[in-house]
Amino acid sequence: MAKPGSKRGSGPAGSGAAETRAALIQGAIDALRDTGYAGASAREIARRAGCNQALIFYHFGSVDGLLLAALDEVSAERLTKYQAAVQRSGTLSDLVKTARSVFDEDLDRGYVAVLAAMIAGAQSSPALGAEVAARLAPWRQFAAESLEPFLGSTPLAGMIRSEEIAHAIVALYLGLEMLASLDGDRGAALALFDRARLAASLADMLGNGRPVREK
Amino acid sequence: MAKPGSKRGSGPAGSGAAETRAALIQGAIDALRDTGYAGASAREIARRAGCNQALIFYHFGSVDGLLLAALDEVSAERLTKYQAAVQRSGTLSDLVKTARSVFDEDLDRGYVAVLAAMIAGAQSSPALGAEVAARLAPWRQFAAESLEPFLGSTPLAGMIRSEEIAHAIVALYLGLEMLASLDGDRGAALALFDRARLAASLADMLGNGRPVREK
DNA sequence: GTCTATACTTGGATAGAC
DNA sequence: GTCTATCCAAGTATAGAC
Repeated sequence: MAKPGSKRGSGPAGSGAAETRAALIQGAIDALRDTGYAGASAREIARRAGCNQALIFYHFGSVDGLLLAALDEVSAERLTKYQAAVQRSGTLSDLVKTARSVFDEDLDRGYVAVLAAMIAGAQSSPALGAEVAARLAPWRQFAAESLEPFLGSTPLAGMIRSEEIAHAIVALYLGLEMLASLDGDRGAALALFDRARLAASLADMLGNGRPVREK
Repeated sequence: MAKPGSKRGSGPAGSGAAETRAALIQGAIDALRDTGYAGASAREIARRAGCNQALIFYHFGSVDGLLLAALDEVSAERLTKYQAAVQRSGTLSDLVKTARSVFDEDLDRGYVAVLAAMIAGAQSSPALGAEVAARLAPWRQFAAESLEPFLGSTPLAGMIRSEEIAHAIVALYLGLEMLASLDGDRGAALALFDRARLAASLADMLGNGRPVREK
């Protein structure tokens, strides 16, 4: 055995090309979460990944290339992870409850932090901005699809376009994450979800009461 | 005449110490708005201010010191600028209308962009984070005070604490700014204000209809 | 108070050995 | 595919002339 792996004591576990790429992506996610775009330098990321700084340019071409790969990873992972849970929510109250736990885990894993940092960092270069904007699509879509069934069953359906609310939800999500990371306290955000759930229960009762989906 | 001003053709108008400080602060605001925290370097700011890079350290001690001074300036300026307008709003619908134009002007002047960039940049150092957090207070307070009279007059007053809504408003505001700057299009955000105004009109009618303040 | 010049550090990126 | 070594650009910050 011991075919491709070179000689290295430390560094990414397994030590194949795929493992190195994965380690770099995880290092990029960690760096973005902990130090923001400004602190996510090639050297800092490589240190966290336990490998060499030059590998970033070998595998991803540039630092921004790696950061975008990290954003791809995060977007894809959270999408597949949560969409089942969201589609299992039968009432609006259920949905808010799910959203609360999704938000909580997003913050733990640093998913939203990565997105926020990349949007902020995108200001430094128009090219990066376009790439980040393209990668925001799954987040918008996730929000819109989550809401769709609930809007469809209310009299509001004609008045409100789901993309509009989705836009607001994503914005609120981003803003709450930024404030939480600044304060080092997500309590205010979680309290807000609790209020929203209360309001959602009320809306459920005022509506026909029938869940959108049976459990 | 020609007392204190040294010899300089370009550079800040007037060329006294106060003018230089003002020019640097404006340069910092512009740089933060256009290129984000990562792009707001001493050299870039000095270039925009039309003066020397060393002056930043003379007047503000460090780049972060200048950026915080810029945030102070922005926070104070928008507060004095808008609070009269907000307190002139008699109905919830009026308030939303005012908020829309405030948002629009905030985006034009780059006020929210500066705040968002500083919050994002604050991730790179805990010390900076504390300073930024302290300077967020006026924004929270402005939002809370704007809402207070309206919550007080509804049955919701007991259910909802104004600081909670203020937190949500600030978060939403931040998020909308980030999305708008990413897309280079504030249309989605403005459309949202229009929806909110519709809802506010409804709320005004459902309530007693009496404005909180007479015009 | 402002400028020039410069010391020092960090970051992006590449060349070449292994 | 990974590492070491290195180049170069850009950044923060200071010293000293004016």
